[in-house]
Amino acid sequence: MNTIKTEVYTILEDAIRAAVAAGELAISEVPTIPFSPTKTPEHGDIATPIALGLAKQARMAPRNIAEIIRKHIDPAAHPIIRKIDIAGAGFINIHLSDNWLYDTLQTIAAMQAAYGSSDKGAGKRVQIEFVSANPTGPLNIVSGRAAAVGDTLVNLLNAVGYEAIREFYVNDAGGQVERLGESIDVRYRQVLGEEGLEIPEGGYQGEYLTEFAQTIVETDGDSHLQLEKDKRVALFRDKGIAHILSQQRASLERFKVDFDVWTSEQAIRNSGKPEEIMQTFREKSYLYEAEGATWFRMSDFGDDKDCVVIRQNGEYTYFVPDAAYHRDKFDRGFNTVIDLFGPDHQGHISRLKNFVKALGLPDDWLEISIIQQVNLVDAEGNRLDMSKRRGQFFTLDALIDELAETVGEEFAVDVARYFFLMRANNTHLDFNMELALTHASENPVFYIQYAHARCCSIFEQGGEHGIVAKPIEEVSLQQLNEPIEHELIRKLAEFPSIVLLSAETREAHRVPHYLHELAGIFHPYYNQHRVLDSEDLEKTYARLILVQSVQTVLKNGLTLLGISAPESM
RNA sequence: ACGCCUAUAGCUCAAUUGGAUAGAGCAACGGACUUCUAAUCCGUAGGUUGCAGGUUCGAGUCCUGCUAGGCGUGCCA
Repeated sequence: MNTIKTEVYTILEDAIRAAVAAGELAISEVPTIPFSPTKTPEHGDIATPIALGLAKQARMAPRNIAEIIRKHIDPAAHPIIRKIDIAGAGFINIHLSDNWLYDTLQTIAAMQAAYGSSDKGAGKRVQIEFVSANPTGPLNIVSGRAAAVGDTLVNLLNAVGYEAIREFYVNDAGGQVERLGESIDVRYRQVLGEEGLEIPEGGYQGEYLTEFAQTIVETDGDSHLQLEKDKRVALFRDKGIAHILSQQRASLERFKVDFDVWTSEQAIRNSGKPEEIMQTFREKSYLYEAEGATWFRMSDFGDDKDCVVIRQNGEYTYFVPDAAYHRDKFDRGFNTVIDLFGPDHQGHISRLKNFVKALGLPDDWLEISIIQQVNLVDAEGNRLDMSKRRGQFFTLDALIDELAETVGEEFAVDVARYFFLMRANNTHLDFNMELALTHASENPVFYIQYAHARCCSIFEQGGEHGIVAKPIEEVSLQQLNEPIEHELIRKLAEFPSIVLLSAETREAHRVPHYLHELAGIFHPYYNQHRVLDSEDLEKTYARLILVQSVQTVLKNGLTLLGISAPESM
């Protein structure tokens, strides 16, 4: 499709040039020619509103301009063009010959698992940092959404020629993990019978820390009580981080997300980078002392107030290691860095970008998207209050457990990933538990997977009757002449541009929608037209090629989403 | 108070980034299994795109002002 678009583009461009040369069109230069999507076959295969865009400059009615452009295209010289219509306000609708549809099938057959991919990214290196949950508790469902989105974006970017990696930033330093240590200390002593203790302000109340404290008591007994409190809290902090981190890793593994790099905040703090960037800031006079702390002139960058970078107690606030971390990312040679933040980090976006600017890094080098919150809802859209049901916040594991009870473990991850991916990142996501648990076609995941399974089933059935798909060169593709077959192929042809657009706009949700649409054409086709027909083998072989193509695209799409493509259901 | 995000069918969301008649899925109603898997299909119904202006050939999309909701504005991360 892309090469065909390029070809048509050139034809149109030449036609406009010719019209200008002939003095029929008074414009100074040929603008970029936009293509508008064709919503119905009546509008042809490729359409452009270019005549509308030129109307003002040329001081002519759009339809007249369109006529002039058409006049300068010689249909005989371009066999891929079947006919050109002018419609509506002056749209130029180009109908291609059926051969381009068959070319699409050739391309799919040739590329197989690579169909949909391209080299647009030219090997540019991209890092996506996501999840990066504090090691203070289990991953929640928003982290799950971020995991699904980040993982898929990396897949998409790699598919279109970037070299993208997944990275997790472990916040294993600072006040929050201190409070983790203190919280575990309280639970530990409570398990050993001490009374009147309370989880400190800002600490972690969750049941999971009591369970963890119990395992410490089981293995170490009360031996830690002999330590001074500071040392004991530090010990518990480190034990807690290691424990919770391993749980988070296990959850992610179950969710089929495999990070390439785990970076420790503590390691960044120890690397000397924070001191380096502070030196840079100091040299640029971005810092000043006040009220016993060191401040950064954030207001110079348009923020409404400055912020503290070194506290009264001499410690860095999280800004410093975070800025140092991004300096480190840049030093590692990434052309683009994408951070996916949780909904509670909105205030951090402009500041982090300002720090990056203060470090002298390019403006567009860092992209930050917010992955908005997730609500679990019932079929009527009423919010399910998980805290009442579980006595704690809803975790990713608990969600998958609940899904697995009904749809089975192997589909639970598929369903969760699909539901997390089906919405644009910056919108709140209502996770319809009832629909997710539906073991039927209403569930969009199964609808798509079932389409794939049906494709597989056709080949299995064919095999049993001695009908095996032939190589595409030996098949008469002209047999594919039903309107719905053409519609299917048109849809298949869209796939590469969907992948490219999703990758470049970082909007993964387009892929699930696309797959649902593709399945939505395949299922009716399956019902209306028999593929295997021993009375008409020529048609059967042609249709088998089409089914193979659908199967390939469904599988490629699902793979990008990290969702399985079952061969039977 | 300020900042960011959101507002589209009863519900949840799309709309190829300014293009043609705004599309899907749930939910509702009526039909189709001697058939390559009914986890499917066919049909019916559903809209002043929150409100008011503006920009232009053309606005769900861009600008301004309202209204409603979510989140964010700590020497927490």
